[in-house]
Amino acid sequence: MSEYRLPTIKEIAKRLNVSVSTVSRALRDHPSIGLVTTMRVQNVAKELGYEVNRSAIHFKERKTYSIGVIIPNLSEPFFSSALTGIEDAVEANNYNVIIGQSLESFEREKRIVENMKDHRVDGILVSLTKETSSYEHFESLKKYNIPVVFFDRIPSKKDINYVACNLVSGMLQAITKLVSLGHTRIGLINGPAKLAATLQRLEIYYKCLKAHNLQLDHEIIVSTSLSKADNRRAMSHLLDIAEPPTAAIVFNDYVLLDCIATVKSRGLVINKDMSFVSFANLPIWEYMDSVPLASIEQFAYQQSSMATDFLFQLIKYAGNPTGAEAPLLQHIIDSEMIEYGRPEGQ
Amino acid sequence: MSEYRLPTIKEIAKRLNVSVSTVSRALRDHPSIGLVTTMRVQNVAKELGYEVNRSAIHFKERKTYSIGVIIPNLSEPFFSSALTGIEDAVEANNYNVIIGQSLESFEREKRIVENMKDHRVDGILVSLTKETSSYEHFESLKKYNIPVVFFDRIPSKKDINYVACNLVSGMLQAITKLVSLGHTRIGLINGPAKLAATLQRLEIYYKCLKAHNLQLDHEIIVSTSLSKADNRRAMSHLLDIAEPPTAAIVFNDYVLLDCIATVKSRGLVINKDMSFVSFANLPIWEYMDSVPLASIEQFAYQQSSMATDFLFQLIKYAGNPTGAEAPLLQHIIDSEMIEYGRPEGQ
DNA sequence: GTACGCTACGCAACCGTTTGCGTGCAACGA
DNA sequence: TCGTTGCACGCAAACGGTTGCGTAGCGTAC
Repeated sequence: MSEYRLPTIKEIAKRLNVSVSTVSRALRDHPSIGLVTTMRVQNVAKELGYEVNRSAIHFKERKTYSIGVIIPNLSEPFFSSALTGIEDAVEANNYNVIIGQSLESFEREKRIVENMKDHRVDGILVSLTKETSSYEHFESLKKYNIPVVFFDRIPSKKDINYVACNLVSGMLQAITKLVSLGHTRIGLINGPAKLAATLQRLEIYYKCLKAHNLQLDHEIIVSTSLSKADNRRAMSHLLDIAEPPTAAIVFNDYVLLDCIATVKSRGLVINKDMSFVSFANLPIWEYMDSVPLASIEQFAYQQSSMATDFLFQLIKYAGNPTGAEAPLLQHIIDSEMIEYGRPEGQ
Repeated sequence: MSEYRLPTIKEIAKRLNVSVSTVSRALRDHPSIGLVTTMRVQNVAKELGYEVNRSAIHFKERKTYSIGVIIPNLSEPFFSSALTGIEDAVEANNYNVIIGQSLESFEREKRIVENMKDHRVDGILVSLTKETSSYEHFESLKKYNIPVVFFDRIPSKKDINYVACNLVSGMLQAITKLVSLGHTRIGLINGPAKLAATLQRLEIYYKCLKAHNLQLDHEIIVSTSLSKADNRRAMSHLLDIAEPPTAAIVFNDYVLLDCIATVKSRGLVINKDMSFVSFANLPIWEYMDSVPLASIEQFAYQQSSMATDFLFQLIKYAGNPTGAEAPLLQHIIDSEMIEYGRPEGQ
């Protein structure tokens, strides 16, 4: 509680008997201020421990030098590593990161957007909740001139800025591997229809089967709401059909954890009776006894740091009041298969 | 890009031919403004889509209505759940959360503190890095009147605000359970000496052994730097001594994952040849084949939300320029043992 | 001697809101 | 009729810094 008020530009001015404008300019090495004056000002500033009051600048410049990040759930390694990507990319620009976890709740997502809008963040990065299917809350941000970049979980719209991950590349590698191991009946345990990722995975699945001339059988395509119970139900369903698949593509590693438990509870052996390929690349597999043959890495860090770069481009654009519309920034990163499995036991 | 400028209080005033002060008061239902005027102002405000410019208020009030959170690593469930606790507690106060991951780097921690100071956050919540053993960077915040509350990983100092977790309660439960299962030689795989938690665990270990009249044997106390290799080394060391322990307390679940792998690689059976008790309560255990007998829950959410409450108390205190020194806010939460294990196989 | 240009600095407005204090006006009591 | 009171509102300063423009003083060229 020692110093209640920080020194201001005014006090420096008073001390030196110059005007505040001179001090302001001297501190920023403005050429129209003489060298002697500049030095004297800077010395006194240092002596007093002067620091600019950013709030004043924010106020005047109508910027807060902070960006909002809306993410479903930081307890998922994918997102926490995405956040690290954002932090690293933001640091260079001297910005702050305001965080909001939507916790997969659409309502919460809306509230967070509202709050960030109130706080006048300079831009927002978003990965959507599983529930989100309308995007008005983001569109209203245009009025406030707050740019938005989506990453990974992006809206099914065209006129947006985004960075996403192309799963085809990784999936093709994975199916090629499965085929090379002799699998011909490869199932799909997909996510909820709401998610863009679900449709995407389905399309990719079709594409990859076709690429390998494998028979398409709708019986071995199931979907889950991603709840624990439903994951198990989906897996059980696959095992119960007359001619079960010998391998399955699974929506993500979390679903897979449940699938593995289900398979094992039936006394079946992972990677022998049933092989898996999953998405997400959880760091825990190296500790697990039962692992997928492979997981498809979606590069959270790279996605989010590129999205952050996009956002800063848009922020610069928004700053220039050239009437010109900002360009759409869109990019798709290739996924990659990461091998884990030890096929056929051991 | 449609509306470049948001409507201000001035425009409302102009529209109604009243002064800005009247508008300002009317918007906040000030009693000295007539009912009619108040209504007219509020109507026009709604019509224009007026919203207060918080930057102006922040500037005037010298507050940013945001708090900083410095956390080692959000990829640890403990910390991501702590962050959720903070978000929930903050929401009620209409504050924002500015996040900074120190990634266990002391230098990074200092940089983050510096940045948050520049941004004039109203307060800071911290959980220290493993490296942090000097605290000047936090003490300098006093000059700026920015209160700090530590949680979980707290400095070894007396004059600080903190919330921490008392491990004695949980540990006592765990050792009682081990003893009831017949264990008498219980080892300790501890963390690096730098961490306060390490010393704490050691003291608790002593205390609990004594409480059960167990013999203290320094040979079965080892420590690890928390690196994967060192975790395995530590575990191997325990197994290699003449009379190995039949159970061990392990610093945390991450270390335990490595210990389990080490034990199994020797063909030994978890919870039969070697039983474990650990800290942290990772959500993954339910998917694992080999689990500790019990894990000691440290209540990240509760710790962090209480720390947040503390912080808001201090912020209020800092706002009142009563010369009075703020009180020290300190609290310790009891840990609890969570049982997982199925002793003696299955 | 006048006109001009350059250097080095000051003046004042501005960003949007809050708030202490002042004041005109009407009602009221004496 | 005059003084008092209270209501409803306006004035202006303040928060800290930036910036367009104005200008004093000086040197220089004609």
